[in-house]
Amino acid sequence: MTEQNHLLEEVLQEDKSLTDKQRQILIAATEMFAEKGFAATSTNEIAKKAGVAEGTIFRHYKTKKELLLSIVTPMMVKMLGPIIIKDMNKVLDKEYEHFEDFLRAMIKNRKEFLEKNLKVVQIFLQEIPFHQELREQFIEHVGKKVLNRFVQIIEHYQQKGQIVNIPATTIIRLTASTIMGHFATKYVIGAKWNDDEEINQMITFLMKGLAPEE
Amino acid sequence: MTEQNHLLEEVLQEDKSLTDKQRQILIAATEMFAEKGFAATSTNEIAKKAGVAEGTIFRHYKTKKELLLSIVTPMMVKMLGPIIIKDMNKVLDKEYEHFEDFLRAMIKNRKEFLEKNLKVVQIFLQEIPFHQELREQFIEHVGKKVLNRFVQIIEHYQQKGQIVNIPATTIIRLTASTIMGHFATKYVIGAKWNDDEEINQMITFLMKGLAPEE
Amino acid sequence: MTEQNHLLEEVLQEDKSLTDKQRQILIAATEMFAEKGFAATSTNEIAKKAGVAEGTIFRHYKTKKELLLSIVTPMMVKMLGPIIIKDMNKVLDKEYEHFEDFLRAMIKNRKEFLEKNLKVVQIFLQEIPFHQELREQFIEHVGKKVLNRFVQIIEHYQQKGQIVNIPATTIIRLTASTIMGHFATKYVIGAKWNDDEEINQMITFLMKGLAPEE
Amino acid sequence: MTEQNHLLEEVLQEDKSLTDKQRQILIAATEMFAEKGFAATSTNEIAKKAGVAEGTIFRHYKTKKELLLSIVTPMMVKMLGPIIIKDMNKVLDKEYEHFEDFLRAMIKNRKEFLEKNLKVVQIFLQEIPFHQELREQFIEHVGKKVLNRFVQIIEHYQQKGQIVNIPATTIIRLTASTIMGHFATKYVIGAKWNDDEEINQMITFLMKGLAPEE
DNA sequence: GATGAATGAGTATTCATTCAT
DNA sequence: TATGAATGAATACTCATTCAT
Repeated sequence: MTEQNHLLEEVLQEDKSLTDKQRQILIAATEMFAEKGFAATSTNEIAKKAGVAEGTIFRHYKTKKELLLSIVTPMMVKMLGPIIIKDMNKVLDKEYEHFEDFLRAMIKNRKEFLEKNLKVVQIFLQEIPFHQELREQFIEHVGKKVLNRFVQIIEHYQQKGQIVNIPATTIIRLTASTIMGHFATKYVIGAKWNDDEEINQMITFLMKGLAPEE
Repeated sequence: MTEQNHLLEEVLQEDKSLTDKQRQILIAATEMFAEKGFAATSTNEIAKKAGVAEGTIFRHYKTKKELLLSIVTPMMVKMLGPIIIKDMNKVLDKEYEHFEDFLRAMIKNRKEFLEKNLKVVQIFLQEIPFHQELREQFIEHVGKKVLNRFVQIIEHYQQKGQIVNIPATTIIRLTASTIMGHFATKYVIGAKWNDDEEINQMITFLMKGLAPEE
Repeated sequence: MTEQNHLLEEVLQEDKSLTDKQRQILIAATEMFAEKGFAATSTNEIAKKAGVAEGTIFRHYKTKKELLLSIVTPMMVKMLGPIIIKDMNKVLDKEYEHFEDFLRAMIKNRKEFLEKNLKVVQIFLQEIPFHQELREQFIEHVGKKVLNRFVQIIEHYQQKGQIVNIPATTIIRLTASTIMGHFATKYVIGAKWNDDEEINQMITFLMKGLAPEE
Repeated sequence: MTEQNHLLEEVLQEDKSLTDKQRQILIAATEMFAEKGFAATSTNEIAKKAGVAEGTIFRHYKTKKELLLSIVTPMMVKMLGPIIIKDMNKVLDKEYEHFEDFLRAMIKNRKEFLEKNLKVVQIFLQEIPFHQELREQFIEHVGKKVLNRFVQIIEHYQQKGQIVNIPATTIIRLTASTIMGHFATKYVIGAKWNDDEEINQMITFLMKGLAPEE
C-alpha cells in the first residue's frame, strides 16, 4: 500500500518544533476531516482520536479553522516546490527536448505527489468551496506563480513547433483536465486498471489532440 | 442572466402538491446549501431566509438530510432523462452521422442543463464526498444506465471507423474529463471568455485526439 | 382474556354525544398514557394511533391535560358508585351479617372493577403524583365520601363484636394495604397463581389479624 | 425535620471524584424529578436550579436518563446492603429469637432508610412504570437476592413454629403490603399520627394474622 | 366536525472555546 | 505544556396548540 499521509510524516519529522501531542492532533484531524468533512468533525472527536485533551488542541491552534489551514497550507506550498524551485526554462531545454517527455515527467511527478498526500489533497478539494481563505491561498500561491510558469513552458514548445498554436491557457486547461480526470477516475471512483497503459493512452490522446496543424 | 434554479421553478410549478411555504423552504435551502455547504447551514438560517417557522421545515422534511435529498434527487433524475428516454441507437444513425455532431449536440445539451441547474449541481458536487446516500443514488440512477448507453454509442462510432479503437470507457473518460474541465473552468473559476470559440477548440482537440490510427 | 378497557366501551356506548373520532381518540390516548405515561406521550402519536388529525383532538379537548382528565375522572366516579349509591347501613345488616362476608364481597367487587378498568387505573396511579387536579379530585370524590362510609361500616362490625377495637381508620388502612398489595402483586408483577386460594389466605390472614381480643 | 436526601449527602461526601458542580446537579435533579417527574423536568430547569450551565450536565451525564439512573441506582444498591451483607441465618438465631423481634427490627431499619432517602425512593416509585432499565435493575439487584433471603428467614421462623405454615412468598407479600401501606399512608398521604403506637398496632395485627394454627 | 399546515416556544444535546490548575 | 471542567450559544428537532379551509 502506498503511504497516503506522507506529508504528515514529513511535517512531523522535519519540524522539530512540534510536540508529540501536536503531531497526534494533526494526524487525527487529517483523518477525520478527510472522512467526514471539516464542518461535520468536532474538536472533541479529534481530541479523542488523538488521545489528547480537548484544550490541548486550542493551545496549539487558536481556532478549529486554524487547524484546518495548518494541515492544508504546507501541502499547497510543497505542491509547487518542484515546479518553481528551479529555473525551468534552462532545465527544460536540456531535460525534456520533446513536449511528450515533459508531459510524461509531469504526470509521473504529480502521481507521486498525489499518492503521498492523498488525504490532504482530498481535504483541500472538499473544503475549497466553503473557505475563502483556501481559495485566496490557492490563487496566491499556486494560481499565479504556477500558471505563469506553465504558460512559459507551453509557449516554449509552441515555438519549437511541437504543439498546436492556440492560446497557452487553453492548452493548459485541456491538458490539466485530461490529467485530473485520469486521477479522479483512479482515486475517487477507485477504479482498478493497468495504470501504465492508461497513462500511455492518455499521452497519445494528448499528443494527437495538441499536435500542430499541418 | 441565466436562470440558475430552473429546476426549482419546475418543481414548484409542476408539483401542485407543494405548499407555498414548502417552495420557499426549497429555494432558501438550495441557496444556502450552495453557498455555505450542507453541514454549515443551520435549519434556523433556512427558516429565516424562507420566512417560515423552523418547525415548518420539519413538518415537510423529517430531517435536514431529507431536505438535502429532496433538492438533489430530482435533479439527478432529470439529468439523465434526455439520454435514456429514447432508443439512441436508432436515432443516432439519422440524427448524428458523425461523432463530431454527436459531441457538439451533447455539449450543447449539457451546457443548457448546467445553466438551468447550476446551484443544485454545485450542491451535489460539494456534498457527494460526505453522503453515502448521494453516492449510491448516483451510481444507481446515473452510473449504470448512462455509462452503458454511452458505451453503446462510442462503439457505434468506432464501428463506423470514426474514432480510435481503444476501450470505450477510456474514450468516455477522456471526453468527459475534457468537457467537465471546460465547465469547471467556466463556472467554478468564473472565467470570462468567448464560449463558442472555446467549445470549437475543445471539439477540435477531442476529434484530433480520438481520431483513428491511419 | 378479560376486557381491560371496559370503561371505554361503556363510555362510547352510553354517551351518545360522542363522535366516532372522539371514541377513537379516547381509546388511543388510554393505551398510550398507560404505556408511556402522560408527559411522554405526544398528541401527534395519539392522533396517529387514533387515525385522526391532530387538530381533531383539540376540537374536543381544549388541552392535552383535559384529555387526561376526561379519561380518568369518569373512572373515579364509577369507582365509588357501588359503595355510596345505596344506604349501606341498612343493606349491611341483611346482606353481610359477618365481616368476613363483607370482606369477601368487597374483594370480589373490586377485583371485577379492576379487571374492567385496568388501564385507566394504571394511568391514574402513574399520574397521580404529578397532577394536583387528580389528587384533589380523588380526595374530593373518593377520599371523604368513601372513607366516611367505610368508617361507618367498620364501626358497625366493631359494635357487633366481630373485629378488634382499634381506630376504624387503622383497620381500614391495614385491610386496604393487604388487598391492594394482593392486586399489586397480581397485576404489576404479573404473578400467576391460584387466585381463589390466595384470596382465601388473605381473608384468613385479615380475619385473624383483626379478630377481637379475648 | 428529618433529612430527606441523606443519600445525596453520602454520595457527595464519600465520592471524592465528584465535582462541586456535579453535586449541585445531583441535588437539583433529585429535587425536581421528585416534584415534577422525570419527563416533565427539563434539563434547562435542572441547570438553573443547580446554578450551572446546561452543557455542564451533559459533560457529566451523557443523557438525561443517565442522570436519572445515577440518582436511583446507588439508592437501590444501598437499599439491600443491610440485608445481604452478612450471613443472616447465623445472626438471626442470636439476634432475633422471635419473629416479632425480627419484624420490629426490620420496620425500624426500613423506616430509617426511607427517612434518609425519601425523595430518591419517591423518584424510583414514580418512574419505575416508565423505564424498563429501572425494572430490570430492581429485579436484578433487589428482586432475586432479597426475596431469596427473606424466604429463608420466613422458613426459619416457620420451622420454629412461630408463624403459620403457608407459602413463604405469601407471608412475605402480606407482611410487605402491610408495612408498605403503613409508610405510604404516612408519607404519601402525609398523615400525622403517633408513629410508635401505629407501628405497635401493625405488629400486633401481623403477629395475630400470621400466628400458627392451633 | 374535521383537517392538516403552520407556528414559536421548548427539547435534549453538541459545539468550539476558555481558563484555572 | 497539558489538562479537562465549565461554559453558553447554537444545533436539529419536537411539542401542544391555533386557525383557515
